Amino acid sequence: MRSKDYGKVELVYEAGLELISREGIAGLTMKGLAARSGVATGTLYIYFRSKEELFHRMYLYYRNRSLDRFMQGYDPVEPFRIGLKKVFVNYLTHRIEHHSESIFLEQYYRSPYITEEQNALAEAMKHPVYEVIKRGKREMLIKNDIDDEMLFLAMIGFVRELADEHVTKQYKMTPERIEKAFQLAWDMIKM
Amino acid sequence: MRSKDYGKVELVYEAGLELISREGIAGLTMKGLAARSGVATGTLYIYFRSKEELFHRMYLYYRNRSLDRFMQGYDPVEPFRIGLKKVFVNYLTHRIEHHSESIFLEQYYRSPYITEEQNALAEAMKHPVYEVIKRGKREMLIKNDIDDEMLFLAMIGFVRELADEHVTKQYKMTPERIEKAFQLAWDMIKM
Amino acid sequence: MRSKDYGKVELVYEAGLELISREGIAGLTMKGLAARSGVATGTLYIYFRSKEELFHRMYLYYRNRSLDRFMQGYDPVEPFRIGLKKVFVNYLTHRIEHHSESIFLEQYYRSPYITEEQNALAEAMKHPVYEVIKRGKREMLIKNDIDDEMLFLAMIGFVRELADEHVTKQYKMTPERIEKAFQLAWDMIKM
Amino acid sequence: MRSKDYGKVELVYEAGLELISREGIAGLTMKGLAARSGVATGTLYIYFRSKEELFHRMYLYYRNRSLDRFMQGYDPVEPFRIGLKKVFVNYLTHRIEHHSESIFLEQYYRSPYITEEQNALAEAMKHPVYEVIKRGKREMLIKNDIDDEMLFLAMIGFVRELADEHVTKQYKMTPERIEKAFQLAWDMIKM
DNA sequence: CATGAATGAGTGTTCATTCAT
DNA sequence: TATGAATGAACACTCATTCAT
Repeated sequence: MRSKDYGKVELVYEAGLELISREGIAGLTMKGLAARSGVATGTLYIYFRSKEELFHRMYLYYRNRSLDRFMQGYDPVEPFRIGLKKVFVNYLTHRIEHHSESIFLEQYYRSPYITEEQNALAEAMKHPVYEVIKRGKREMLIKNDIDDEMLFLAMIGFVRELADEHVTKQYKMTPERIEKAFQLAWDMIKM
Repeated sequence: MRSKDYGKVELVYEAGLELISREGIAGLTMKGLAARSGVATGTLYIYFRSKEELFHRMYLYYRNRSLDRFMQGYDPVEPFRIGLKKVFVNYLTHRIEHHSESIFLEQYYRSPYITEEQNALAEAMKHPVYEVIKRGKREMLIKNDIDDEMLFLAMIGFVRELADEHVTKQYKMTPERIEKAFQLAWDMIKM
Repeated sequence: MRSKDYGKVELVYEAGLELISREGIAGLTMKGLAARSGVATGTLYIYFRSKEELFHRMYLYYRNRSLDRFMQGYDPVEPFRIGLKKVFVNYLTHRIEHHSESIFLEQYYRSPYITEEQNALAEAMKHPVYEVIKRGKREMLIKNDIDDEMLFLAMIGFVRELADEHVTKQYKMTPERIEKAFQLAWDMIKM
Repeated sequence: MRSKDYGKVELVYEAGLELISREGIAGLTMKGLAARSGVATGTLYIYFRSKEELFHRMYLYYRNRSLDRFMQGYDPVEPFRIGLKKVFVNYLTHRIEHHSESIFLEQYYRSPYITEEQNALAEAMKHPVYEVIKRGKREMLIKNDIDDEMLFLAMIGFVRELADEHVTKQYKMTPERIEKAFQLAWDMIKM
């Protein structure tokens, strides 16, 4: 059962996300955050020792939620290409539907708030995808002479641009375009 | 009378870049900027009417410099693949060697400082690359059934990730890796 | 939670009056005002949105207090000359005892802070006195061939000079002088 | 012959008057003054050691000009009432036609810029008028039992209000009104 | 625990004054 | 002499944080 207080913290996170996506990480003030989440400024300091801690915990919260979504529905029993596509689409969908989370994670990442420790944690986000790539190599389906990193970066960068374009510009993702995009990616990495 | 020293403006831009790349766009204060560029705060207001104008002009300055670098050495007389690779490497090199410029352009783009007008200007950065893509299609070398936009995004996203990884992580670009990266990109888009 | 202390607002007004009467309206700085009224600068902005609003509200406050004092003790049942003298003395006393209020009202009136709307409000200060003048005409006691305005200005200007002289110079008002001053005014306007 | 430099100083005075009458004494900045008078800020500091000195000298300049105008055309050979009226009208005309000078003199008088010494100088402005009053008493035309000061204040205050009303409000002085105003004043002081 | 008034250091900007030309 | 770029202290105002209730 979700405790009352836990719910309040989530409310604050969501309000924070909204303010940040509208005005950037610098646009978040404790007063504004309090107003939007319907609590008093003093109350924020009961749940978070400081603005810094608020950001830290917010980062962990959304990083984990993102991670969960990436591998959703992935089943190692299904054929590799099916699984890879699932991850590809998961990432794209996540970044479109939860765009403000992505924006926050990236802005936080380049802010004075991030710590070394958290920097390391960010790496963990890649692990599950790396596993899928390794499997593709084992199954002799994707290029063996290319680093895992490079393959990862090629795919992730593509998806990222597609999603950002969808959210902020006229170029919208449709099922057909998703199909073509994945085909492009496949052509790139396939053996 | 001392005459206005417009070299000072570039000094200010560079100091701004440094502060922003270290602390994010919110980390740039007029006092800090003055200190780092070795002038008094009041002096900044001789050259820029406000912090907002400073950002606007800084944006234009670095956007133009970036644009110039992208097409450097591109010669339409050379074969298409040679030309495309030049653009690919230009972009990668630019983003590595002038990483803080890229960071600034992106942070500014998501800040409350950007105006509609400038938003439109940003689009212009893509034009030259689009032209190259169109040529590839005319020469029947790259896939005809894929939007220019998608091809552009796939390549740009890849390069972007490679460069950021190079600058902020352990994964460094070497001539061999650049070769392989371009080969991957080529496999993706070639007919 | 501490509740807003509106007594604090009056403290601020008084501190403002003191600073203005000493250094002119330009001599009032928010920092100085905070120091003199014993609060932090930030606190001023809890009670007033801006320096401009502070002045606006301060103006209304002192204008109303002044107005109240002008007609104090005036009773239409008493004979006209008694009533007129009461108003005359009220105005003189007010301007002597609350000289800094008068100074503020006048300085504000000539400052860039005043608005059209408030300009109109200032006119209201004259109304009660005009009524007294009209009564004198009806009772055939004061000159009928002179505008109300001119009669008003003659009396008000005289009182004003007397009070300012009393406060800032050696020429002090005494009961005898007040008597003589009113007699002079009476000689001027009587039929 | 007026030297070139002296002309520049006067230009500065006039520009100052204009700025002050528009925005109050606090609205005068050295930069604005330089702009309006068509010189550089640095040049102002060749002619005036500081803003304070500028005000001091400006005050003396306009005080003297005012003084000159008050007694203009007064001829002790003419009958007393004629002479008194001339002074009355001179003062009224001066304050209407050179209203911004009057505003400056008064604002300066209540500013942190005025010195004790200048305060004393201000008194001198009254002397010529006092002489006229004394003559009226000698000629047994005006009340003997009233102080010179009080008679002076009554007249000056009246004129002042009339002029200010004329300049800033709808109530305009006309030859007829001037006639009536002087008659009122005469009724007040006459024996 | 919850509130929002209170705090004062810090922000962007202005301004009297100085100084190199 | 004349210029206006350069300076830095001071201004109005904001904001993370504390504290009385």
